[in-house]
Amino acid sequence: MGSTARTRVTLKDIAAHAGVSRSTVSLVMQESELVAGATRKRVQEAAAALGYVYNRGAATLRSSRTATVGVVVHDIANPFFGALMAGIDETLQAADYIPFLASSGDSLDRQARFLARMREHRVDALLLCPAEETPAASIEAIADWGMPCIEVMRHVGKSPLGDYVGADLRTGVINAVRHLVIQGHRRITLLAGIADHSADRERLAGYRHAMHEAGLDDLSHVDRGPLTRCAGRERTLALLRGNTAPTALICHNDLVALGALLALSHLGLRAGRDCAVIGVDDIEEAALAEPALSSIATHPRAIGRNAAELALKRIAQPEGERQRIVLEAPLVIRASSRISSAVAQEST
Amino acid sequence: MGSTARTRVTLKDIAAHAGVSRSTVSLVMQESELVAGATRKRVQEAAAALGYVYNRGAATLRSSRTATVGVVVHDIANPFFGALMAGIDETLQAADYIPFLASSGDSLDRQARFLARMREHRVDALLLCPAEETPAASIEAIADWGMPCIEVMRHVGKSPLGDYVGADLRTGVINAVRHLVIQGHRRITLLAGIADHSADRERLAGYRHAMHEAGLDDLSHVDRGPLTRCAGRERTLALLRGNTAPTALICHNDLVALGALLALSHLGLRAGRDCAVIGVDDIEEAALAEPALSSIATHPRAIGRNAAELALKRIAQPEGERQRIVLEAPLVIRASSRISSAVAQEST
DNA sequence: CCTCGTGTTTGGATCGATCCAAAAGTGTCG
DNA sequence: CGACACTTTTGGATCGATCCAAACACGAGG
Repeated sequence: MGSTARTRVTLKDIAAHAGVSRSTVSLVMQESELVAGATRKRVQEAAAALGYVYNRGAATLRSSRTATVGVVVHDIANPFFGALMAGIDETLQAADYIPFLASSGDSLDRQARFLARMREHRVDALLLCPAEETPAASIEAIADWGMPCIEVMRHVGKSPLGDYVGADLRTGVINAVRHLVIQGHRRITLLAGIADHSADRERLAGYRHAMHEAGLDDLSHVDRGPLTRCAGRERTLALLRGNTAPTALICHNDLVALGALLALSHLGLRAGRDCAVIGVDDIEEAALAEPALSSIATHPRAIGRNAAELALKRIAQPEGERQRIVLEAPLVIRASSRISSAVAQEST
Repeated sequence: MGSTARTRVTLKDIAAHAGVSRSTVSLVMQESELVAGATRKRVQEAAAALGYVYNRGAATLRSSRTATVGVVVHDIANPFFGALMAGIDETLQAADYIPFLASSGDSLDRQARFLARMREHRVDALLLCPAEETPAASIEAIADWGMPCIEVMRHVGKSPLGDYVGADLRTGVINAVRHLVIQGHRRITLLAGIADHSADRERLAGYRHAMHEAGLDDLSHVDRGPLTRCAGRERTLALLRGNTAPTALICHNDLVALGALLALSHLGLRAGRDCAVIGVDDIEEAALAEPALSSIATHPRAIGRNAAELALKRIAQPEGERQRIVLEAPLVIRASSRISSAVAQEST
């Protein structure tokens, strides 16, 4: 209750108070099995009595373990990464680890600065959604520093160099195309991003594969542009104005897809009936849009949890075999991609 | 380029390589003005040549400054806090500080655990959106630890105990009510949350004040309930079904307001013409909703920036006078609160 | 009684920086 | 040339924990 002495309490003080050595106190703090039950109790009581606060910095100096993890995302203001971070946070908290967070804004420069800082702080591991154009050499450099690094959602190079956690967007997009084909769609356009990173390539690969499978190679059309809601609206308006307008759209993410819905309603068309729209991520808003938006669910929170778990595992065994965890990305079908006139079938 | 020796490079190694003492190297690393230009250059070159990495942990042990800041929000998956965090991150990055992040989920227990951890890590300051029901004693305890703490968006107790950064929601809501009254609305309902925290009380105070000012005390109505989009929809449906249905709604946040828009369109009513709706936060989505949503703009990113700046200032002068920064929360009027039949006036 | 093994405890040495008071270097001026 | 002021550099001591080899306690077995 009462505030304790102004002077800092250290292991030495509680050792004196409990009548043992510093080493023993240290062992108690580390929850070691070596120390006898009675002693442990005495030390813990002394620590509580003196209002001791563990100094993790001092411990780090000697042991070079920090109980921290660095997390780099492109933009923490993006709800997708917010949910990802929530999953990471949840898992780390349970293990008494703490995340440092930085937004790279997809800038290589800011990413590099942050990585340097993380190295100075000697985080135990790194969870990295690499900024666009990150060279493979950067990832190798991190490994060279002896810092475990988990790539999340995106990976540099053809296939992940080391540990990786992401969603199976390729299969997700394949399922989306098949679903559309079954409903009779043939002109199916992919609204992709401009940048060429792994997550983008996966969607594209799935799209190409499924269009080919359906014998629709010559009707394939990939539209590239910015990935905001606004852009989604504009891009859709432009596409529908063309003389070979698509009857179905698969959008890079839900924001773009929601923009597409705006465009349709602006033109007095009904999504689902007049033009099918499918997004990616299944953000909360998707289910509540009007009409409800079909989406390929990437479950960011689960990805975050898995990534954090893998990081903890890698900290425990740095030389263990590298893992590549790819979570399912199931297609959630809602009104925006159903021809059926039974509209407004939202769940309450 | 090539990987350096496996053995760790320390100040001592650089000192030997550059032919100076450890102390001098340390001064260079701290960017001190004391050291001569030529020496500084020699040391920097030696550091680069040896691939030196500053060990912040070791520095902390001696100097008890960590260049870190702890941030606690309720839910990082909420876009509002995402934007807030983006502002914080931005400002801290510029000052070479790094944030630890934790979501409390409005749980006192998780908040307490995180605070304890922050104390062990000896962060230089704390940015805290206090969880509901946080006792004033907790905030005092933090100050007692000698850790600067900035309350953000919410504060415990009647008025902030120490430093505080938030938005002027009281004035924002007053402006909203006045705007509605001018348009002829009289039955104006406030859709509030269930919890009783400062940010909630401020909205309520503004509402009461403005309704009284307009002589509408007896028509005042505060509806309390959960604050999700879904809940916003349901609550609005319930309200409009009543026999004294409101003609205007001021919602606790934009999510609730967007839910209200869904409810109106579900009933075949047009927001703005049939029932006015105003939200709080002015999230990106507000401008793009159909019809566009009027909102009291809280500018989370700016709040984040201000909070981080104040934290840096407080670190520099711990005993400086406490500040209470309240940012304007201007009303952004869009179609959802305009009677005028000039609809679909969105900016392109 | 001595040896041995098992379970606990301990005293330096150490991690890698910063702090501080004092020493060394440099130049100016009477 | 020496005193003086000013700039630059330096060598311990220190921060508060962990690590490790060695010491200690104690009961069992020969």
